[in-house]
Amino acid sequence: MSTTTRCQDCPLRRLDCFRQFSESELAFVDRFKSGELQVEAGSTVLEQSTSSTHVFTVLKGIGFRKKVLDDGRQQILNFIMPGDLIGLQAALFEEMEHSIETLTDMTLCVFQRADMLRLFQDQPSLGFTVVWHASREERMLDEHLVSLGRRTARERIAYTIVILHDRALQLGLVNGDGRVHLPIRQHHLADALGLSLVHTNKTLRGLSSSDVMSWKNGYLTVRDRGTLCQIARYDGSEEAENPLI
Amino acid sequence: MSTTTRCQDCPLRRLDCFRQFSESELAFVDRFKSGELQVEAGSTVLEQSTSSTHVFTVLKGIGFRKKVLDDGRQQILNFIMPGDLIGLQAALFEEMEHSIETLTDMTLCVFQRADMLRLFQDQPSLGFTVVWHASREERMLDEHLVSLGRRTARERIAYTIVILHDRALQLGLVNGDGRVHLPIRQHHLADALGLSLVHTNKTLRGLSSSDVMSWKNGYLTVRDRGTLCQIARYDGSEEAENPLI
DNA sequence: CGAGTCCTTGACCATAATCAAGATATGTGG
DNA sequence: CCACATATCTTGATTATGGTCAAGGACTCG
Repeated sequence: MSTTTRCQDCPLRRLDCFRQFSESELAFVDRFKSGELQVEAGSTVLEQSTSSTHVFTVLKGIGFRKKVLDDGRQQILNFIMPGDLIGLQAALFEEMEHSIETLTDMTLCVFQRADMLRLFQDQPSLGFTVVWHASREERMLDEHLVSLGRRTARERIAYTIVILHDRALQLGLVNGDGRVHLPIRQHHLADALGLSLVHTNKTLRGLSSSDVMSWKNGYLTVRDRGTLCQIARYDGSEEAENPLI
Repeated sequence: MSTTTRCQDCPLRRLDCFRQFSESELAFVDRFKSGELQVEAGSTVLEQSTSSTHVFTVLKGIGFRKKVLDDGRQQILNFIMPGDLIGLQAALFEEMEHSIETLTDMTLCVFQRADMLRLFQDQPSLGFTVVWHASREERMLDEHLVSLGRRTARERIAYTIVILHDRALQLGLVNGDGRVHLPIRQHHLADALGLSLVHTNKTLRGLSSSDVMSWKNGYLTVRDRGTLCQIARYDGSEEAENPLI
């Protein structure tokens, strides 16, 4: 295993979208961190119906959370990007009710579930930050629920593209032309949006033709964010800063 | 305003589904609680796009969280029952991204947003409990997302009925015949499930005819939970105990 | 009794699912 | 380098789930 990144040197902290931590917070997190996990693209980090004694934060790479029904139907709940906190459910409940899979190679910072209470005791402000993360994820799920419940296929796709692109932008993953490497396949998109693969493809085709965006060979380009937001009926105001753990 | 309930005397604490608190936790919460809010059935507690300086817990009554799109389409995100913690987003972000409305008269315990950090500092175990609540709500949203994305109308309705009934059962709101007062109208169900009112009605009719359940005049009766779970493709294991705040 | 809310049902329509097949890549072993 | 296999994307034809429109019934309440 390669040498691990010290939290004080975490490259994510340099990004504008993460708040500055105090010395004591940083020192605590660095001690709290018990290692790093390298995971290959296309593998399962956490499995539905199993339990786990770890909590992770994403240092690098992207993935997604999903649930499967016993007859095989599956639903992607949300996509996971650097800075995200994952596996909190595993730390609080007996059993995971979702799986986590990777889309690219990922690097995860590993924390022990057993240390969580100590985090709350020793660094209340970090405890608060954990709630912040849980609450932000809930907001994303809320909006996703609106998509699945009330948006048409075209609107859903436009919304999801805006969200993914915005997050990538915040993280500095987008180049000057609005292009970002996102190896999300059409079947992933279909599973996230509650659509069939075929209909996802046709709708995506429709959006691409109007030249507001393109998504080819794992590269997403957004050319006209405003129009996409309009199509999606999404008010699209930008996010404030995130407290990284 | 009527006299408020002291946390030490909270009727919810007597229920099996809530964990016992220590003396010091109870004393803290009681001081933390700044009052009680009585809200009539059919009113709005928190409004989308506004901000709020309060967090609430539900002492009595039921309601729901919803989001509206600017063209009027609306989506109910989840139903709210006694013991739930609400308005956490308002405490952490500038603006609410959802509204909260009541279905029955409700009594809410009021806490000041500004006191939240103190809660984390003085009572880390309660801070942990806040995360627990956020995480449990996330789980419910996850499963709801599976419903909207991958379940048919019939499955969705069966699932929702099981969930609502289970929660009511835990809270001791169900009488011996499996009957509970739930003044959720068909249009609420439709808005929660991403269905039209008409189709909700027809599907509900279909389920009622098979005698596993009935929902009339605001009273829901579940006669055969197992069959409903099967219809819903829901594994339906029961919940463990909840830490009330 | 009229007005409002909620529930119910039938007829028709549309969005998206399913089925089927082919096109484009990419990679592998011979 | 080719033959073959696999994954991904694309498109057309057909079907079905659920939406929309319209209207009437049941009940409550002032």
